[in-house]
Amino acid sequence: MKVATFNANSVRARLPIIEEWLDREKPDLLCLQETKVQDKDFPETAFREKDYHLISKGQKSYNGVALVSKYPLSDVNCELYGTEDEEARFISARIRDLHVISVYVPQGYAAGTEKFQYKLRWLKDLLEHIKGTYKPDMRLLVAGDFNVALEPIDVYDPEKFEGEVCFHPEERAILRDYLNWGLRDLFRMYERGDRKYTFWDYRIPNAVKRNWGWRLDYILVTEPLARRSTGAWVDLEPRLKERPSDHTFLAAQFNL
DNA sequence: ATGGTGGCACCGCCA
Repeated sequence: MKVATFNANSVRARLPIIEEWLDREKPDLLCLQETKVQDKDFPETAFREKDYHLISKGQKSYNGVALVSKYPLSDVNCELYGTEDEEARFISARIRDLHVISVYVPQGYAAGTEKFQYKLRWLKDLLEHIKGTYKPDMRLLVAGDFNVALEPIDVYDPEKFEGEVCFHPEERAILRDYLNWGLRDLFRMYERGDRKYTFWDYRIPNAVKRNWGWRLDYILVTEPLARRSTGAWVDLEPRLKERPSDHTFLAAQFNL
């Protein structure tokens, strides 16, 4: 079973890239973030024509998450807080005995701001939800854009960004709590080297060429899944396309 | 160089 996660920065603008990637890699599950589209306008036929099941939780302009699966999705939950008008950042479902969540964690703007406090709150609330809903011995996969670089090797200039948003000790401590509960950082399990990223800021000229990136996207899995995994990798090929996202695909393979 | 990217929705906001 192949699983991937991708912050699309608009599923409509990135549809050619996503379709090509599905055709080439044929994943069983793709977790999407920043779809930036209301459910009624989601380009679902493109996915259904390729025999994928699709569930999405969108809103106008911002955020938006989705699950694209070769197998039927059940027990769908689109609400972290159980409120209909919450930001579209969370979607969970079950594929047979596999529990999956696609998340788009708030970016946080800048340390010390209200938006940053909201990010910390949201990260803690997601972990509490996970603790209250699953057990570490279940098959659980949490994938998405966490907007946090966990370790110094996860950002291109850790000294420069120490204490800044997306590399702040408080965010990293919360993400570490996810691992302490029983989730494994699957990419880091297979790749110990540095300068491997999933995000490059559009606003920095030649960020990709200089590899001034961040690893903000994760596939977190419980131990039973980690044991059955055979690899995890960043796919840079979609970065070479026309109009790429500022993120790229992170993928993993399992013996399932 | 008072800029420089990109998406969406609207004439600004968010990343």
